[in-house]
Amino acid sequence: MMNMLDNKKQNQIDNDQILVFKALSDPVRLKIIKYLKQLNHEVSCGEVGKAINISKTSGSYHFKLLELAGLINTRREAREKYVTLNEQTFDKYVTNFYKSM
Amino acid sequence: MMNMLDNKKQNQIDNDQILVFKALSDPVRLKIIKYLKQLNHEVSCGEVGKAINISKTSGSYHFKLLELAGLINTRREAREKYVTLNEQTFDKYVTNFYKSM
DNA sequence: TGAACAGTTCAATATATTTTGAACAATTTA
DNA sequence: TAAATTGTTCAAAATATATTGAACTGTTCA
Repeated sequence: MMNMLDNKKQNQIDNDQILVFKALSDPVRLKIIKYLKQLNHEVSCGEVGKAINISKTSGSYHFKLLELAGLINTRREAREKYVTLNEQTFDKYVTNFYKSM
Repeated sequence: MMNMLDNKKQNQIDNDQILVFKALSDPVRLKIIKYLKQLNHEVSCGEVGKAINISKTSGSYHFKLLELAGLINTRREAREKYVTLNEQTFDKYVTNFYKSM
């Protein structure tokens, strides 16, 4: 049975879901994701930015959104920030979206 | 091997992919989709609109975007327009996104 | 026929997202 | 230490998306 507190939780889940789809609905971020998937190992933001030809400011903005959506894991090492895909999030919010919504 | 013509095709696929994610990244449209999934049979736009409490203008706008993304099938019968989910699109662009991108 | 109904279109407005460049902090290298 | 490197933040501008109400088309019903 669904009470009003559970309803809040449901809204939070919907919000997370929406953040994920929003993050995936931009051509720059799709390029980032495809690049990371193809490489299949940790890379710096700078390397990704050079590979797909975007400015560092734009990169910073897009990596932030991907991170907020939980689609990438990030690790800072001194000057550089390293990123990888977070497959769990893809699984939960994309691959399993239809069957579990 | 990927030549420049294939590249155009790839861009088209990306565009379709983006239309799908964009369509899914809005709370109203997510409500529509959940309602249709739950019902699991054809309903009119008006019935959906009443169920989730949106104006007919807003409904018309959102159903159009869902249709453009290929996420719903529509059928007009006289005054009314009936909609169902298009599971194939969910399969191809959502469920299989990660593995096949 | 004329009123009600289902949905669309349009233009105006509001809101959200993306891009850009300048200034910044922290770290590394010469 | 000074210069170069990596990335962030901020504000302005450009662009895209969503909401609203009025007017409209086509259909049904009394």
